[in-house]
Amino acid sequence: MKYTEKLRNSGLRPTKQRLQICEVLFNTDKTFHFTINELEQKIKKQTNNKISLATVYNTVHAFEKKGYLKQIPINSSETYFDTNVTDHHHFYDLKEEKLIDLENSDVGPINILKKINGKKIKSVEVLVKLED
Amino acid sequence: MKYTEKLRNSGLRPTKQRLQICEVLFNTDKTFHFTINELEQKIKKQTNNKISLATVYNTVHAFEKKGYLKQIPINSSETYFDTNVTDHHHFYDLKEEKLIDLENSDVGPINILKKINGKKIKSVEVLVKLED
DNA sequence: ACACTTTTTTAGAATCATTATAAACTACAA
DNA sequence: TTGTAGTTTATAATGATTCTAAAAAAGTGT
Repeated sequence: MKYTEKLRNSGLRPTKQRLQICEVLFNTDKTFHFTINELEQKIKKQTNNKISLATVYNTVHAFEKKGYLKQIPINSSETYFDTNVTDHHHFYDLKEEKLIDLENSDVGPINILKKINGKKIKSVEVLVKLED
Repeated sequence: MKYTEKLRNSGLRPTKQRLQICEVLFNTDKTFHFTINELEQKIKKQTNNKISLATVYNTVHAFEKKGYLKQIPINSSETYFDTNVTDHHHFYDLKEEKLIDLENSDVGPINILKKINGKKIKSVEVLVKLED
């Protein structure tokens, strides 16, 4: 099965529900941003099948831990995830509360000069807030 | 009074509680990060006076809106604020769940090349996640 | 100082995203 | 198969934040 490996890598068995979540998340050329609730709605529409919120939370978190999804650091009541796990950044339109991708080439290289003893950099994320 | 102007600018009258919040937030050379709950505890310790959570939320939000405090975009169950409102960035130590300031000079200049029609950049924030 | 209006504070209730629970269900290996 | 360990689900619990309404304080005019 197409997504079995991704699931196994994340420590999850390939169940019907999880494969459906994979279809919605990964069976597309375009990457996208989502909240858990948006994802649940999308699944319901695309598969005519309701998957319980708990399952969606569990699966998304397992993928996030493994690096198949990224959390987008932003102050919002809901947590935003991104299926684009390459190194890239975001605009956040404050008025419309919408995220827009910033390609890596749209932001000059970022050089972190400070070092912290015994720690290594896991990620560098830039959030550019937009107003009118 | 020392903080009256700051409060008036934020659309708030200088009451006893708000002045106490100001003391804790601004009467120090060092800037610091805090959550609402941490701030409430700090107030109780420093002033021997309990201020209700609702008042702390209101005041902090008014200051944030006016730019006397900054929200730090980070995925955490609690919202983090910063009394350092200058343009600067953060390390986030994932294991210890601790924020560390990154001086602006520790990060090379950041050049946002993409433009969005009719929108202007309000802020550019870099979050560097650290792991062991 | 007093009466009167407006703003503020407060404790507790309401809300909402997320996490935990426990019973029914399913995958998978022996 | 059959057993067991993992999974799904609805629902309850949790916890941060926001709302509410009544009491307290501040501001205003006399």
